[in-house]
Amino acid sequence: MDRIDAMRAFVTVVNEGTFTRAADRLEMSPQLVSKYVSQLEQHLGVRLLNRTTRKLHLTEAGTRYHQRAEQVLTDIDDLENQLGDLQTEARGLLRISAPVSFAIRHMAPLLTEFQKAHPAVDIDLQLNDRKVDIIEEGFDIALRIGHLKSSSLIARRIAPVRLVLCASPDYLKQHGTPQRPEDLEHHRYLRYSYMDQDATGQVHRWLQSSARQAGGDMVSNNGDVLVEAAIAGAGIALQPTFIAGAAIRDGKLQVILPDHEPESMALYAVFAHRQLLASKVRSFIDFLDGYFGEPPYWDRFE
Amino acid sequence: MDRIDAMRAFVTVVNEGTFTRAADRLEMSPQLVSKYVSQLEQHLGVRLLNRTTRKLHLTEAGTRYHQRAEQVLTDIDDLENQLGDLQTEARGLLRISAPVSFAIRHMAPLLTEFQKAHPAVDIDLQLNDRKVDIIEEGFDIALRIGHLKSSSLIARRIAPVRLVLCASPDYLKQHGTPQRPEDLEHHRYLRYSYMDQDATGQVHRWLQSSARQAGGDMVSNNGDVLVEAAIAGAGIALQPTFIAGAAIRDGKLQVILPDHEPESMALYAVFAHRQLLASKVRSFIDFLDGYFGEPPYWDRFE
DNA sequence: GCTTATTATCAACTTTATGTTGATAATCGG
DNA sequence: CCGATTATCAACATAAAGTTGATAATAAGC
Repeated sequence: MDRIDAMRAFVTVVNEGTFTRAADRLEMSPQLVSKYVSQLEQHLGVRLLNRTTRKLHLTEAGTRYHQRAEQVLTDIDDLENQLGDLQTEARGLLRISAPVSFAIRHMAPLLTEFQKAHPAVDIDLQLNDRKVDIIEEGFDIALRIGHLKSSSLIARRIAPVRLVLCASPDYLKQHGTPQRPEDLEHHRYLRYSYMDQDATGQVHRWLQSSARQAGGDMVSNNGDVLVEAAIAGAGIALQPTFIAGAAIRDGKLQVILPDHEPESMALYAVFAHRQLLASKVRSFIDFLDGYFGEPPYWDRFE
Repeated sequence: MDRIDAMRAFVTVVNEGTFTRAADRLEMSPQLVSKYVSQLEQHLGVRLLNRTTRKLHLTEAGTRYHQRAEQVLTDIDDLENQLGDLQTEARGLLRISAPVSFAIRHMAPLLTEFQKAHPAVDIDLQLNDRKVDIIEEGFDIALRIGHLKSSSLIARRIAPVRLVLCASPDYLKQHGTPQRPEDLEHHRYLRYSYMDQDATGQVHRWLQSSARQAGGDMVSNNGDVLVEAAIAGAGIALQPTFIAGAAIRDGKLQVILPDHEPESMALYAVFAHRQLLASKVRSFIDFLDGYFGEPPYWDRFE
């Protein structure tokens, strides 16, 4: 016996006045209503209704139980409806973790548009380049760049992330433009701290090679700084196009060794579960999907 | 799935922090707790908990659901306990003290009917005309006749008790029918031992007057004996109608001085006041109330 | 006053759900 | 990296749910 259904049966019988009408309203058989009420009485150890075949009379216990049970039932209805709304209409606080440089350049218009489409959703955007534990830290979604390792999380690919080698025209005029990966040995490298250590490809190999002899390298955990340094002529940077693209299009940077471009990575949206996903999360993922285009607008610099 | 149990499972998991501890507390298997929570989520269409094998985290929906569900559960507990303590089905031994003559004539059908309505109640009926101490002697209810003195006990008026003066037609033919209270002076009085000493009214005054000169009075502590004596022509009795009524209706007794009938007394049910009246007691009092009618059936002799 | 219609409940039965057990995958501490 | 702990899955025997048809009891209609 589902006690809630039993309570509902009893309350309906009292309100409707007969078992049969209550059964109609509840869309079940009168026998079942009778059974529910009996079981409820047995469970409580109290007779709630004095029934003759023709008329029903509440006992004192029944009277007391009725009013409070009705209250409890509407509480439960409210409770479930509240969650129903939560599920169908996107609402609530959406907590997002995103990479710093990407978010600074490309998240603002997206979020603005998203909030326009879903006004009931509040957004908390935390910028962070380390790999957050979204469950532990209570995030709904994390945006991540890279090649994903397997995990219990679900990842949706949002956009490709191209990495390009680039430097300022002035720098290249002064130090020469590398024609082969080996030429990188003699250049200054503006290095990103979190760059995948296991990256493959000739370019990576030369850039991380201990054979390099240039000196004057620069390291940062922020791509913007490195790109700005490259524009100022500090050396060669290996950075994603979503950072460097605009500078390249404006002629402030020049792409080097385009034929040796490293394997493309991707931007992923990572979240906890596939089933019973809060609609604020689902809506946001759907919104992300395809938002940047393929190729994304920041890759249109050539 | 019992939704109440499912809610309880979820709330307990949240409060205890792990499925296993919740299962311990609820005295069921962790698998079942897991199943309940899953089914609750499915029923609601929302994910309530983000679970890794090691830690649990409430979702936003889970947070909202938790606090309100906890409230609902305590409401239900209160509701059921209230009924459990207060209104359990009438059962147990009901100890009743009652006046001898009244009980012999009028209690049997009442008790039979009551037991039919409350089969779980056993009855111990003690007949006694002295004033028992119901608390000291462990009675649940005492029936008493008279004008009640104040006490710490609760008294419920059950029926009026009329007293009538009566004698047999033969006696009256022989000794004459009194027309005024003073005429009682010369008649034989069949006296009830426990008759209130402080009774007022002309009839009482004359009956108890030391001026009486008839001689041959009879005293008993049992009204039935006195009424039988009156029928046999032994004298005049002052007895309640619930004893004499039938004889009067049958013409074996005749009412004397009907215009001087003493002030009516009453039958009371007396019981100890408690906050939580055992339902067997409450049921019996409710049952008594109105059972004999107003006027009671034994008064229909005229 | 007898019949008919309506009512609640009972009984038997089929279908569905429940709660157990043992097994599995995932994670954290050492 | 391993053992301990955790949540969950899968399969099974058991219990309950909910159906249908039957029965007893009452109120209204003729």
